[in-house]
Amino acid sequence: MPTLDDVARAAGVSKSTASRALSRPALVAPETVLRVRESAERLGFVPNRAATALARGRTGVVAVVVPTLENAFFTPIIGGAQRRAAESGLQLTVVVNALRHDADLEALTQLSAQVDGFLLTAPLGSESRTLAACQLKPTVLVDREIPGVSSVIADTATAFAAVARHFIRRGHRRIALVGGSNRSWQNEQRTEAVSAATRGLAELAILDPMPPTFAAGTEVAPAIADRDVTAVIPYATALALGIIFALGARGISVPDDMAITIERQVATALGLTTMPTIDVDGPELGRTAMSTLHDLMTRDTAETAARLRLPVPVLYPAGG
Amino acid sequence: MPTLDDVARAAGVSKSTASRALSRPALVAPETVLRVRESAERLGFVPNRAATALARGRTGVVAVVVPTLENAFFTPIIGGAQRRAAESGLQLTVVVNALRHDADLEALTQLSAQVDGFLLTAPLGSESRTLAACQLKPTVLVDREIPGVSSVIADTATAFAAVARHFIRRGHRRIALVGGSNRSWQNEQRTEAVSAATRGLAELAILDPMPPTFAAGTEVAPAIADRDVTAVIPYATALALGIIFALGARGISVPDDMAITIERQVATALGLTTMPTIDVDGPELGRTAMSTLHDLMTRDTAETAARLRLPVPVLYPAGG
DNA sequence: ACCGGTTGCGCAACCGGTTGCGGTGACAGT
DNA sequence: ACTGTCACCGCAACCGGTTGCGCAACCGGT
Repeated sequence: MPTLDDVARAAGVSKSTASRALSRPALVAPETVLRVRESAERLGFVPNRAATALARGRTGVVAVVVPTLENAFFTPIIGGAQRRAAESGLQLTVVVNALRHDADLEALTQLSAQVDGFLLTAPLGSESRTLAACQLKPTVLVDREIPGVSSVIADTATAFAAVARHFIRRGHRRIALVGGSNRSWQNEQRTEAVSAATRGLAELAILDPMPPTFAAGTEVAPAIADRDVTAVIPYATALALGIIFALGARGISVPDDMAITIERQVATALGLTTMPTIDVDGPELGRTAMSTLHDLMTRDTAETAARLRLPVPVLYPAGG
Repeated sequence: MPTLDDVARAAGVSKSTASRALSRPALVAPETVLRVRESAERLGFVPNRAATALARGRTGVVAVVVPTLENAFFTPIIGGAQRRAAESGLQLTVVVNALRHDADLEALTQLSAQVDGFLLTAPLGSESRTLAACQLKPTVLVDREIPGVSSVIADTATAFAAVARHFIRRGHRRIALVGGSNRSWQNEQRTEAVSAATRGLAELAILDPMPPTFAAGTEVAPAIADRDVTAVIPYATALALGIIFALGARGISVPDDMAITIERQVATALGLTTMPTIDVDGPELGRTAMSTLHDLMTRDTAETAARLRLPVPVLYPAGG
């Protein structure tokens, strides 16, 4: 592996000039910059990240912490974050904390020595512990808000409320909401939003917290059937699919006997053209979060925390 | 952040002794080791990875390259690999190459300066280019075999063949195989295995390559119906679900009118107790691959490449 | 008391970039 | 010709661990 010294020698300049030519070209004569770049190119020079990290005191790595990889909700976020990180020359390390919300702080403290920033997606820990973790390094929260910390959330609460209102307009008077972990901030937001939207207009059955899996959907389906509701709002796609399947097995047909809301793309595939659909843009969420984090890391002045709320579009069936 | 110097001072030893006490304790008097460890603990010392990497010439980071995160097949692998990596004190960086099989080599060359090893999952590139990439750093292939390179694969080919034989025993004479990208090594293996298993016993309809999505399943379903087959072997769970849905919409019921094989857990959730199921252990696949890679990285002698083939259990319905 | 062999530790060089500071030469202004 | 400015560049120190080498103390054996 060629080093900066080799490049410098080849270009006939000192190591320091070579360094500046490559990383801060404004400080070097244009013609020299060209020579250095050409040598670097020719030798196939790739700067050693460890050395750069050591000298600069920054690693160029950001950690993305996800509760689990089994929920398909998180992977698009990771993908979007990774693309955005690559654009800024940042590496991305993925950490799965297996929903152990209470072990976050120690692990993150260890990690904080190795990375420049954190992207915490849907952290479940208590507000105080999470806040402590956020103070280790520049941090952006995804799908959770904590006062004083930058965050980016997909506004599914508003979308769910809109769906609930749509169902009410369509005459539904008993609606079920199937949520996730009750330690989840988003889940709380959604429950409140839907409760507010239905209050006085329809009865809302809030079912037990369910993991976002197909199996969980089949498991909760009987409860839905028993509650005698006519519309369901499940919080995750796989869960929704499980529900549709299991209801079908009990002779309850979607959409004929039961209304449901589901991710746009899946609805199209299923031919569920009469149901309202929502459309969370996971990659965009990840990209925005990473972008915000990058700002946070480069900006020296610790200005006020950004609180972004990405709208989640709701599409109503053509019939209005 | 406390440095090794601080720890050494606190323990009343030199920096070099402190370093050895922490990383090669056999070289230091036991009582000294204790003192150093105690000081490190008390100060909350966390070794600076960049410095270690620079001094040792190894980064302690391995890259996991996946074609995409949208296929639920890969995420459990990443999870398993991450857990195993953490056990060995390795960080894991996830790289998504967006199926651009021809851009692998350049990107990996860049990356190779920053990591100690590669886990290439299901690389689609040509054998020669992939082989070139494998020579940059210790590499373990997942779900692809190339002579001379260590690899770990889930033996779905054998499992699929077993399923095909099961279908034949049950009297099926027209079977459809729905595969993925025809650039995929695994896909090729599976196609061959199933072809061999059915040869002379049943007609095999090999359908067009499909992405592993629900939507693709609904798309390919008409072709399945038209081919007049009685059993389907789809290569991905989401795809299978899409097929079941869409067949159902056309009045073809699974399992009454059509046999299908599907992932164990989903089959249970669906109540498909009469269908053979397969059970790929993604986390185990990732863990084994990372384990193999770790061996490769620590072993100095470049011995013969490991070629692991994890069996994929097939469970037949209770009725035999 | 002398000696070869351990054992335990410190000195200082090194990994490969980055950057503060000082030196050099060109050029304009008087 | 003399000096002040400024753009450009090199020297060397530094980031924080790791490790080869050498020194000192201590061991049992003759």
